Amino acid sequence: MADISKKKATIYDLSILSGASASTVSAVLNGSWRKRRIKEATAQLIQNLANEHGYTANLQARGLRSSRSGLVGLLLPVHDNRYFSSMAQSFEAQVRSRGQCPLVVSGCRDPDEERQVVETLISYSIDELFIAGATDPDGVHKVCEKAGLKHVNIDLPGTLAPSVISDNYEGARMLTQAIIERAQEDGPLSPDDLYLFGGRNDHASHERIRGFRDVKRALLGADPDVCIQPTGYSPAMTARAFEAFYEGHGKLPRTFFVNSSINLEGLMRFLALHPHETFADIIVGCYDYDPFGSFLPFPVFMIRQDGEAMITKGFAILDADRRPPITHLVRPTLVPPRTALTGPLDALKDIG
Amino acid sequence: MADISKKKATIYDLSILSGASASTVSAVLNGSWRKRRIKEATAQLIQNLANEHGYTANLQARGLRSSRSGLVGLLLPVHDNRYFSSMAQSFEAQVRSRGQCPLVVSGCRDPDEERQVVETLISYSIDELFIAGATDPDGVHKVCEKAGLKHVNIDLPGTLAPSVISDNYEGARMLTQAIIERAQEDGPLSPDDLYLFGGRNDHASHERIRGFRDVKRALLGADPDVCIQPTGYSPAMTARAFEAFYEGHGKLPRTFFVNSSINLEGLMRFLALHPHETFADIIVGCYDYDPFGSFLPFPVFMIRQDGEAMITKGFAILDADRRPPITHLVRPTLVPPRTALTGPLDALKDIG
DNA sequence: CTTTTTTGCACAATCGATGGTGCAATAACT
DNA sequence: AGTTATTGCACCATCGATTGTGCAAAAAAG
Repeated sequence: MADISKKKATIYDLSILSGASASTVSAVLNGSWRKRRIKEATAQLIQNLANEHGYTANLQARGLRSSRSGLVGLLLPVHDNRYFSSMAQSFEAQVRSRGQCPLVVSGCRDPDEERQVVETLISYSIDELFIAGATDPDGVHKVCEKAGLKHVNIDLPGTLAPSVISDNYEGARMLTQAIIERAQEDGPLSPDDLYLFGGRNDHASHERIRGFRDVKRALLGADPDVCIQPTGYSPAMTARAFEAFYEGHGKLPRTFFVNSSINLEGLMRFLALHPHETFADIIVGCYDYDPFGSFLPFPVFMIRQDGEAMITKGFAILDADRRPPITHLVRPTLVPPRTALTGPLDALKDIG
Repeated sequence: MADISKKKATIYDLSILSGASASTVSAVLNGSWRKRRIKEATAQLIQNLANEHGYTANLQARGLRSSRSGLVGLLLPVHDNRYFSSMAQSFEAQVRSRGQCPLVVSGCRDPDEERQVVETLISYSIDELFIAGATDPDGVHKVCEKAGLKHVNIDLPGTLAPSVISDNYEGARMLTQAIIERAQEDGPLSPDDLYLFGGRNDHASHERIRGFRDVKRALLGADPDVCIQPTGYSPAMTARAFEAFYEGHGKLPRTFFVNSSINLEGLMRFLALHPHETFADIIVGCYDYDPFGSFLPFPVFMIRQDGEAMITKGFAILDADRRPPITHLVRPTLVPPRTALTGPLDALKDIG
């Protein structure tokens, strides 16, 4: 309050002001003063001075000394996607409730970038790292390992560190079954009427494709390879795949499974180029939940992955004494069309 | 590579290995070695050793000494929203291209939380701060000021620091005009047919409401107060407002302006509770762009705010010598219904 | 072969906080 | 009163990097 001094107060400043030594000031301000048998009155005095001068600890100095920083990292593939940004939101809340500081960064789905970003985080002595949706979790693991950094994989599993991921197989089964049943309400469905778009060479895609194919085979009797169109995680490539199908067939498949909301954006790009009416009767399943995606002008079944539960589980794992490289599955939920779920935003204060 | 040592190498380790002093090692590794007249051969030797041992600087130590951390902060209201998460994505890219480390955190639209989060960031000696959508920019400003931290407001302006914001008035005018014209295609529009939902007591809302009212009065001749329904930035409250209107009128307004995509989520919650067909003829304007929101089963005009341009402008301001508290406007664009725009994701590598 | 200049580097203080250790002063006992 | 315990705190090394300063050895100049 009172001081207009440009520089922030340090324990040395308070040490002079209070007449106590710097170590006493430090002990008082970091809470270890009872253990160090500082008189209550001394502590009070110092705390008052600290308040008066708006003292806050220099966390770099503390981190340097204690080789802990209070920073917890979350490595994301990308930010601008409801699944990951909502995960970031939950992550922040949980980290802050533990008195630490969240550090959310993206690796842009690039293995080199991922490793480099993690190197940077390590240079800041972060205490723990959540690796979400990493292209190369084991590569990142090695970097962490070398630095002795506790870490856990989220969303995409590694073989070397504990992982918490969606039950992609089960989720894909639920979703596939839901869209098949819905499509069959409009008449019999042939195997050629059911496609899958999106996904690439990662664990999640494999499991989803496996779930899709298993259910499709069981319910429709066949499962031709041509119906699987892996397009990567890119709206542009996905749009191209829809366009290609459309050129070949003059329509879209009656029913299809879209591997993620990013791929669903590819569908939007396709739709933007074609009249609405042509596609009024498609049935879509999307392996991700988006509140607006759920209300598109055709039925969209969605899978909501429980990012919050994954983060919670991740912390539980990091808190445990032993951390074997086991993969934990978190069950996602099927979201029928036209559903508006609540999210982490709803926990915020509503100020009119 | 070769070393299995648990601890990270320091300049002292390299100093011993190379036979040079720690200060020489430091100079070599931070690039200042030419200035310090270190022999090229010595530099080479040390650099090789550094590579061999995977040396990376301890950035906390560097930050402590130089009172610069290489961290650049972005304070966001929330993550899980396309506008802000896409801003985070652009921010990250720009910060990294400048060789610094992005630190994205949310303040949850709570003035106290915002200030406290910034205090934390300051404790990590961040170099610069982007304050986006802060509830209380001037409060945050004072905290920064006291710490001598360069900062700029984004999206919501303050009076004490330079600001870069959307031209909300112009955007609102464009949007209002677009939905009025579109609605009039279906027949004459009375002032009671055009509402505004969402927004609260902040600069952006004021400007948008002003733009809305000005255009409405000009085109429809009147502008009753009852048509303005500020519901805060909360899906739940917005849904309640729609519900209330519906109870009173047995329908929604023919046309309405929704203040943000967060409020648009409130509309989704309302729609989820009512049969689709009832609302097939509404015309909506949303002051925010969302790729799925654009394809809802009724016309949705959207405003895309140029987050990337704002960040760029923000850096330009921070780089300038003088930083008067001027507000810079960035023009948003009107997005007609059924439009899929590209975003920062498209800059990423597409790996199939 | 001196003297001056330049080159190449080592030394040591410093950033702010932490925590082990040691030592007075006071209190609690014989 | 003399001894032992306890209380309350100061001192100092330390974390890893940065940087101003100083001083040999080598090179250039005279």
